[in-house]
Amino acid sequence: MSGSKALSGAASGARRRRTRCRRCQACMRSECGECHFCKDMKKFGGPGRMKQSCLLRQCTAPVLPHTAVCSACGEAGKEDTVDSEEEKFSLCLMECTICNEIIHPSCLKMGKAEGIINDEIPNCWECPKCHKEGKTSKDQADGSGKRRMDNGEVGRWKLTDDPPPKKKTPLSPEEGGRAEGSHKRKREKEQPDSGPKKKMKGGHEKRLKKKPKQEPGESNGLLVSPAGSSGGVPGSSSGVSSSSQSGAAGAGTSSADQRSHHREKLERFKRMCLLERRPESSSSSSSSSESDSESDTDNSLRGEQGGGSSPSSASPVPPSSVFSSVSRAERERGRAERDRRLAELGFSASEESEGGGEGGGR
DNA sequence: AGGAACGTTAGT
DNA sequence: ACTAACGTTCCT
Repeated sequence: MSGSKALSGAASGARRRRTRCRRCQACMRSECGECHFCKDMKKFGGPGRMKQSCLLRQCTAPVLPHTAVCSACGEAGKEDTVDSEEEKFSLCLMECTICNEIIHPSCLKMGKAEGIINDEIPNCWECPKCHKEGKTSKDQADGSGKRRMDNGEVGRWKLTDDPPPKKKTPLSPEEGGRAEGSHKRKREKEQPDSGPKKKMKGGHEKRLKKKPKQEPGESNGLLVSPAGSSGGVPGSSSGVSSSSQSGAAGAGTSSADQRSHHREKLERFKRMCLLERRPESSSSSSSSSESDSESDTDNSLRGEQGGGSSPSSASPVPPSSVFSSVSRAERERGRAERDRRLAELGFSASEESEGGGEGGGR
């Protein structure tokens, strides 16, 4: 079982499925009962084939399962055992969006390597190894066919602030009769007496076939080879790092900024860590409609960074550990993704566009 | 390309 | 063991 898809790309280890954080508003909401997924649920009278969560309950910050452990040391995340942000970062488990490896940054002996931290998803980054090799999430995704989403990894992780508000509701409060059996492709006709079956067992050769799992024979390329990590650390990885800045605002980002960047990075990371295992703040009652921090994770920080750090020229900026944040392109990618999700939910992206308070966007 | 279905994993 | 739901594959 561990073969098929889940492992296909996880050459470096069993890939861990993410689970809901249970803290964001989306996670705390209840099913709308109106979306397609809800309607599919047995509890709402559906066949239960889709097995998806309510559209309004898409977690905004999926976390690593509690069983996740570092592929190097086998330990779980221990970021909450320390106070220092830097330590937290080192002890936190990070999942690489490219090789899917979950590891403690500190277990990678690549102090100078560059890792691209995805500040949109907790414990998510492009590990130094992969980045050094110039890999990108797209490379992998496209290379082997389609492993993940076209975007790399954020398939369902929407970056919106909160679940789609009310807006217009094209959905009728009551389906009044799910007689929409017209365009659905049911390979299996529901039998009135049997009810929904788990598997189609009865002449549905279409989906009946098992997945042709790939040959688990090789896949050593991404192993954590000591040689690779220690020797593969080019002190001047800056060359690669430039990629993150690409040609976007070229002049805007100077190496001098990196220092403050680093700091910012740590701050952000701290937030992520807190987010993940927040001891349930809550304060009592009024936690009903407060804005969840989840979403604006980067927004707020982005805005601050501008004023806080003084880009005074000539900052040595020792490339000790350069962690670039996701490039602008990536960010846009996220936006597009969000739009898509909104559209998916039946909302126009234009309406919700972050044009509102989104200052950092541009 | 998008949507649906499914196997499998994660949490209870 | 059961239920929920994630991630991938297949179909349309």
